[in-house]
Amino acid sequence: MAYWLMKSEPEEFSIDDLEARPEQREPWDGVRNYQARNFMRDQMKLKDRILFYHSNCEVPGIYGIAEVASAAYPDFTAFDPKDKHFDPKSDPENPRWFLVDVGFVRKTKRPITLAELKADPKLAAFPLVRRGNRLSIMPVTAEQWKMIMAREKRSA
DNA sequence: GCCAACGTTGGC
DNA sequence: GCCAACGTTGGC
Repeated sequence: MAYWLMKSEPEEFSIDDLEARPEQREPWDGVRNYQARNFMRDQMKLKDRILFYHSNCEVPGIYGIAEVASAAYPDFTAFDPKDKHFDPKSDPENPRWFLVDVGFVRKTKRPITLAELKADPKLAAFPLVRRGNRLSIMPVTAEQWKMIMAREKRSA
């Protein structure tokens, strides 16, 4: 099983929104970055674990755990001219963008903030804390996952 | 194929 | 709201 981190702006879609979905799952649509697409299309497997990260908000950090809930399939929002993520260069015959469904697992007991992740020297190699990082989906090593989960149990 | 201009991300 | 960092676009 592999581990990932996926960013979302909570104003757009938060871990609470995911929990509130009738089937507690949601297509991760709107990704328009090739590297992030490739992770979803080529590498993600059912049941892979996901750190659900809130970006562009008051306290950026990890707020929940999710899992990969489907195989990759074309991002249908790219085909809809009325959609915010419409891309005329993608069509059903030859889709450019792909996504997976993401399923709710649980909320973390507390937010594991970007600030504390940055302050942990053991996580210096974690792409999230590296300067200028803008990837919205990134791989997490088993070791990093363990360290982050251990952090959750401590007090902030 | 280079690279300047432009748009977006996302922390602060 | 600012702005640094970075990906993408398009002219040449």
